[in-house]
Amino acid sequence: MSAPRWIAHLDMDAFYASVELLRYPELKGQPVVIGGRREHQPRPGADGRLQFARLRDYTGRGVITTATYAARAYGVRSGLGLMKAAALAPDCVLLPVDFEAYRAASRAFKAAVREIAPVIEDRGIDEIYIDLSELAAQREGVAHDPLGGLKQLAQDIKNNVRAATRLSCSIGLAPNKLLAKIASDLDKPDGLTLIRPEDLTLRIWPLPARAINGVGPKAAQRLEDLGVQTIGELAACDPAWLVQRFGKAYGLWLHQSAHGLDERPVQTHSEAVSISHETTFERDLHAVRDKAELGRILTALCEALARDLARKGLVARTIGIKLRFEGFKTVTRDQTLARGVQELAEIRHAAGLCLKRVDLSLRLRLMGVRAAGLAPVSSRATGPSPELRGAAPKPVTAPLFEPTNPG
DNA sequence: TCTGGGGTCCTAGGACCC
DNA sequence: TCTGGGGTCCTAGGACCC
Repeated sequence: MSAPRWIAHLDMDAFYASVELLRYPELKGQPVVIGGRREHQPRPGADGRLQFARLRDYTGRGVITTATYAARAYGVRSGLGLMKAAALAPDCVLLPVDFEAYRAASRAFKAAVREIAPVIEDRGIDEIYIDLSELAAQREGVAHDPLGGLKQLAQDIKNNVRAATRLSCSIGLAPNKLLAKIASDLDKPDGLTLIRPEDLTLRIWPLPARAINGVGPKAAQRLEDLGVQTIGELAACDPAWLVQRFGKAYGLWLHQSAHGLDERPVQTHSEAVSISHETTFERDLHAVRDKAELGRILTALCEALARDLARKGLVARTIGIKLRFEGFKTVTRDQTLARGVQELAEIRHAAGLCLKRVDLSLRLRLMGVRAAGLAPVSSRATGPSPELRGAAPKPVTAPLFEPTNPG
């Protein structure tokens, strides 16, 4: 008989902000948000002390990436527009984002976890799943606490992360990823929460359905409209009723999740599906009046993409663009090529073809480029060209950045 | 002066092939 | 010429996550 499965979800506490506090310990305990640009870098003032930018100084379209717990007390949280946040907490310190620093801290905390528990699934810069099943089986508990060994293992991981990075994290322990993820959020920051199968009804069912990873704002609203607020209420729903309203796959998944069931393994390897770069403009740009600037921006985005592909030794068979217009309507266009590409000129050409297929009468607030159908350079995939297969949309001949009638 | 940037996965429809 | 099922590839959009 195999040992019971024990999965940990480890989530770094207010990660970007905590990394910044290591640099600026004088900000400890203060409301701080991360999301500024280079110009918001702290500078020494006349008295030689660092002067920090405040939220009230900000103008632009940025959002908060992370807020310290002190800042959250004012109602500002990640995703909130910085201008809106400034209205709530004008004196809150604003720091620019420094992804290089966060990536370095990310590598450091993951290495610290690996020293103790090597079976790790990467879930982005500040969180991971860890399969502790085997290690937990080796660490016997004691009579009065059969799971003592497991909890000590998780505590050892937290200690090692703190020793390596001076940062705190919260860990959820549960029989699967779904419950571990929920558990890690139950006691933040610096928490350690164990959820056993028998804890489901008391600790999980009272939570809002939105607490399930995979139930977003839309699904949560639809559930609420149907009178379902909590995970417990969701668990009580007839699966057929859920399937009727949410489709087969999602309806069944909702039902399983509400009952705490999740068999997904911890995936220690994954390959990139796509790479993209996008930018939101400081002001909305017009396809005709700002044609030159848009052209330069598109080229710069393609350059960044080409650099990434080269660095990773990949070619892309599909190049796509993303445009967001004033009013936030977003469109995408893809172009699959006869062979994988990596060079700037080829990427830029494909992006230009995509652009010609979009009605550009509205002003633009965002432009992005994306590479998909990725393969190692060595194995340049080839296939029938979409033109020959008749799958390509009708080419439209129109100059870049001039309004065209779609179709 | 609403709403970043980098991702994954799913659905649905059309073209095409057998 | 019509009907049709299954499978793949491609595109576009949307939900969701960090």
